[in-house]
Amino acid sequence: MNIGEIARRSGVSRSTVSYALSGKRSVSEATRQRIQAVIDELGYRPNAAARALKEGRTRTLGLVVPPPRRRLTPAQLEFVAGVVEATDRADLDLLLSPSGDDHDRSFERIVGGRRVDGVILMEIRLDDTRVRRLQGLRLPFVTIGRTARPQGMSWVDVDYAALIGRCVDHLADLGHRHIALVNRSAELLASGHGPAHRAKEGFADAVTRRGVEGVEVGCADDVAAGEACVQGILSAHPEVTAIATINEAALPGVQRALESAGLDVPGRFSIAGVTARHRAEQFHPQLTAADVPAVDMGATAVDFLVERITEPDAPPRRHLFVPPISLRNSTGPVPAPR
Amino acid sequence: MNIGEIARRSGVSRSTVSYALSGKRSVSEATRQRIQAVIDELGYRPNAAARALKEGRTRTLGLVVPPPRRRLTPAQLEFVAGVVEATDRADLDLLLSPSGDDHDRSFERIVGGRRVDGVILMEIRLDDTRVRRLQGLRLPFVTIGRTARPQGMSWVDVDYAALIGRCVDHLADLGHRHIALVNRSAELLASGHGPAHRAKEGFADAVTRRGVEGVEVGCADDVAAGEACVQGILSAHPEVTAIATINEAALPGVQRALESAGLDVPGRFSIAGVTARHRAEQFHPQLTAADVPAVDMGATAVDFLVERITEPDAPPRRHLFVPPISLRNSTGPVPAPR
DNA sequence: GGAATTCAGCGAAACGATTCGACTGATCAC
DNA sequence: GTGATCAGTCGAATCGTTTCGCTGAATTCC
Repeated sequence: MNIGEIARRSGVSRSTVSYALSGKRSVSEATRQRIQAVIDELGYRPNAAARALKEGRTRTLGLVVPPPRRRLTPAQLEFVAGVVEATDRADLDLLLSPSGDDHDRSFERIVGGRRVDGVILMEIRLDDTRVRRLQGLRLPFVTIGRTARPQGMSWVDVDYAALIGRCVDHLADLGHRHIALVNRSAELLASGHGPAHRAKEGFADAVTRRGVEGVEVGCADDVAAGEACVQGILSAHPEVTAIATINEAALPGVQRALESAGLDVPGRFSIAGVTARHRAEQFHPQLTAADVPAVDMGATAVDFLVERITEPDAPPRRHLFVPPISLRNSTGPVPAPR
Repeated sequence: MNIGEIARRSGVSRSTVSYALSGKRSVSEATRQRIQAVIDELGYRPNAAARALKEGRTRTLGLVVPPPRRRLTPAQLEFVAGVVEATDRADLDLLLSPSGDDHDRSFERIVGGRRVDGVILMEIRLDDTRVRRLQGLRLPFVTIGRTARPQGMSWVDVDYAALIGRCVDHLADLGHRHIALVNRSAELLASGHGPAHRAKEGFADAVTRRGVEGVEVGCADDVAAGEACVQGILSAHPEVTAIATINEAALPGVQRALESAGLDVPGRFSIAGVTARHRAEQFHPQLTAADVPAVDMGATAVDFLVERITEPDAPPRRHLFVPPISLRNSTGPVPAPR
């Protein structure tokens, strides 16, 4: 069921069939219809591999996701969803590559075998070997998050520093003088995870700027860690009355720890964060948070990537998302001391 | 950077390079090493499109996921993760196709253009047009869930009927005489969603078998619906003391409704369900539930699919998962009436 | 020592599309 | 009437692999 078969059955040459399909040269209406009829009858679709070989492009995008073994955060999930949808809208296909920091088999298959026209890289490190590999191959790519020196590359990112700063501002405005940052894990921080680093910096800046006391603690990405982490804060720093966090996965644990400590939110304790809207609304009470626009980010990443593919010489595109903080019910004035 | 370049630089023919790489014919150790050196130096990888064209297979699997717009359930997410990992382990690539019940552009691109060697179909309907399309194309596929007449096809599924039955048994054993089933939405049921149908049947069977009162309600896949649904049950059927559910997405809402009704779990109300372990542990108190082994199911689906691809004439494979109910803290004896 | 076998390697033919140059009539301008 | 233009079509080359058949040379067998 190849183009030759169609050509034979409609009594024309292969090239005519191709032109009828692509419209790149004129074909008389009569033969066009004849060809189309045969195609419809046989249900013919051009073979993607043959087309890719000849055209030198695959009409496929690659999405490099963190190995799903350790669960993705809600924002990452939404980001993937945004990429999937936007890729589909652009009439492109999407190849998934689960791969960690160092480029492994899957990454190499996709990228070395030129199975994709471009790549979206999630969970980037400040210094990332995969980025260098892609640059070496001159394969278009877009990162979600920035490396330490993002000049000359296309990326989308969330301004964690600014957002954590705003959380601190908001809490300080409410009178809180002792604020804890529940960051992501110390390991991630050590491995050069951008958001963890920038949250840390943004927190430190805001805390000095507002003249309040800040304590930063690392916390693994699961509810048990969140619970333990908050218990630690409450016992080691009983003066703390508010938490700011970027650790989405820990949130249910944070909630549980506050509950079992008998700390009413927002009556006796406040919490603000940066997370996917969905997660914020699932918190109890609903979480005052900067809602990371992950779906939009995914769509934007696809747009940028398509642009880099079609116009490799255009200047790189970048976008730093700074979503507003949505006031919900998890923050309130500092409680009167008793 | 193609095979010809490698051949030239190592002073052999293209075919020799190919044989050196594949090992399908013997190549002298000396030239093999010479070739390998050149390959390593230039970082050559065979072009996937050319190879696919010649070999007639793409070394790629397709995964048809529900459109991510409406959020996937935790079990679905885990299933995707299992498929991603297993595909990677099998040294295959994975193409994602978001597509609803009727086969749309994306599905047609992947399947019609022969971009994949086989397909895994999620969220199957009892009567599914995509299944017929795949059968027509004679493209190997595996479904997650069964159609109404699954004879002759490969599939993996969870035995929702049996599991809901066991939930009812467990609750009846504890003395509950009035049990509600929180099913998935009426729309899904109407559209021929297998799990919804089978949960309904299993519930009806178990309820008559145990001689208890059962009320079944449909509920959309979100927390607001879950909350509303439980409120509805509590007011319309105040005699109900326990809930069984397969609706993962509604769980946080169920929890919230119970909380605000002042019903202590498991002291005054019991709840048991079928859901991903992760979700069960996030419930408060932790949920007594049959943990759907979604990661295993994903891996199994990939195994089955690979088998269908490599041995098209072997009999189809199928596996019905019936995970045990994990006793946690959300079920207890029926409260004394007051 | 000649015949049979094995080993290494080469050349050419696919795979299924796209695209370029060339050809054929028709139409048009003058 | 002649030359130019143009729409419509065809044949052949090409993309980068894999694989089949063949050929010398080296080795083995009686």
